[in-house]
Amino acid sequence: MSRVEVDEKIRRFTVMCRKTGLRLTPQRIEIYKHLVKTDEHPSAEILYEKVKKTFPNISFDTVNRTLLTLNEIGAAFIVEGSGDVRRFDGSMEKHQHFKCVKCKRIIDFHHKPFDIIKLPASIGKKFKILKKVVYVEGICDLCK
Amino acid sequence: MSRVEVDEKIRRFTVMCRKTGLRLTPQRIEIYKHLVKTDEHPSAEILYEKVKKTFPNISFDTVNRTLLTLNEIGAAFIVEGSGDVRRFDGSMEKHQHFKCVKCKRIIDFHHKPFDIIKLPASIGKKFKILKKVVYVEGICDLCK
DNA sequence: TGACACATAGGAATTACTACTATATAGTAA
DNA sequence: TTACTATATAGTAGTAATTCCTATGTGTCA
Repeated sequence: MSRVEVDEKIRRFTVMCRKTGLRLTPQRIEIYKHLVKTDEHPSAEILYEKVKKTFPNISFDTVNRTLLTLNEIGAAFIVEGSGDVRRFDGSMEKHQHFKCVKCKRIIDFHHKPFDIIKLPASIGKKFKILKKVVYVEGICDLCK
Repeated sequence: MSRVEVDEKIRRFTVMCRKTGLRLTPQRIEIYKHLVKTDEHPSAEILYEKVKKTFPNISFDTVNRTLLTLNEIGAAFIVEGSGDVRRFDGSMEKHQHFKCVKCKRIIDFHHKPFDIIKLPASIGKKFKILKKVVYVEGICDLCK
């Protein structure tokens, strides 16, 4: 992803923050920057290591808390999965996830029909739906 | 679920074990029994508490390890979700999960079209697919 | 029925995550 | 610009979840 694209994402991020009353701290911006720059769906730990290069004193808790906050305001997402360490995704594009059960790699793919899956009316009426995704698990090409 | 149904499930479970070379220990059967009896998608901890009534000396590790093993041979499943404690599902019926982000309750529903979602060919060719699910998250009727 | 590979119990260790508190700072308004 | 205040951070402690280790036990098969 180009420098310009990242800058544009950060600009949009600042707008989102202002809209939701979230303060724009340099730490937050840095965490967000690293999150959107990668497509590796990092854990809090991984991002902590990256952000530490710019903010050597940052605490793990700040990184983790920030990521949870980003998830709250919809600027990032907790990746669905089957009982492993929590992984995050900064991409706003419509896409789906494939997760390798061996190497834990999460790979994006996009299949348009999955963007618009329709739930039965009974579910939508009973519950407030926040997220509906198609999630695929298996063995990736490298592990096969 | 009736006693007879549970017995039938356990019978089928013993067949699965023999097929995969897994030993049939009384602990395993007891853990499996509790897992298939409930639709609450319990964590290892919850099942540990239940199984302890029959095997007061059983260790948490045995319960957890057994559940992971059951997932390996396909006799049970780790429920997909967004970064919480690992939950298990013993139901072999086709169904989907709704998870309440507040109370963490997991509710089964069944929408036939979701049983047969088709992946793009490129994905199926590149990866070995083990599981593809529709996963729904939101606020449940009780928490609304 | 004996041998042995696999499984279990018990506890320790590790990892993941969350809570607490004093200090610092972004945003706001004078 | 400056001072105020609510929110955020750093540092660390604490808790929860999960896995590892090792001695002992037990299904399974010959």
